[in-house]
Amino acid sequence: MPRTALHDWDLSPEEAIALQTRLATRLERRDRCDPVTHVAGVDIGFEDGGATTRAAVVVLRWPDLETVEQVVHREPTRMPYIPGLLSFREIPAALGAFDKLPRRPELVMVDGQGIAHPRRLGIAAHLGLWLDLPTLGVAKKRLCGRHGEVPAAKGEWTPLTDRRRAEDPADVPLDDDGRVVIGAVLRSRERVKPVIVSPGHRLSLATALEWTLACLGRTKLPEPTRLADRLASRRGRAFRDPGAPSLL
DNA sequence: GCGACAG
DNA sequence: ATCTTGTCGC
Repeated sequence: MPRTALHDWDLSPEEAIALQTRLATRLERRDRCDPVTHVAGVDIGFEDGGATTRAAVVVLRWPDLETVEQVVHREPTRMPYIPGLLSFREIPAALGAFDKLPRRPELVMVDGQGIAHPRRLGIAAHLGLWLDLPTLGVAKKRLCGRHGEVPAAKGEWTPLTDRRRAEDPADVPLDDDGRVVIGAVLRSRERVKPVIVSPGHRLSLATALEWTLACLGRTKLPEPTRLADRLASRRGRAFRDPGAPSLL
């Protein structure tokens, strides 16, 4: 993916949809990863009532999951949120954060969908193409597709399927009903609402699930995404005002 | 035509 | 996503 002009992000909804359709065909759906020594988590938050976009990237060392890098990048928000076009709103800022990283991680986990998207190009897939890195999406909610009930035990999952679309490769595996498996609804924590896991670029669903499970801590969200989420929304211990009056 | 709809 | 207070539970 050539990192060319800014105008790649300032498109009309119609143009953006056309671009997604084209880019989706360039996704690599098989594993192509270098040995992983660092996993990154990405998420975006907003300030000033949405006027400022705040991107956060947290890099965790593998396999101990210690945070070794943490960067934040802020810039003016340039596009509204439109379901299905999230990447055009959030990726520019995410790239700004990646530029501040001293080194590239071998795997990137994104808060949002991978190919579990109407045109198979959720933010994780789009970012993966742009960075040319293996990516996967871990979303808190479903954008498209349907699924059955998810077993109650941690680690269990149910396939998320969708009708075939033009963007799907000619050789996509189909389930018994002729539907495309675009992700998995994973019970990452018992008694808690499951998360939606889907591969982005250069990764298979099976591998995306393995990494998600391998990065789980005590909460339902895997550590890379959870930490990036806190940093982007400036929550969590490291971001409380040190001088704030104690409640105790 | 009527819902659904990542963050 | 963000705006918001207290509250239930490990």
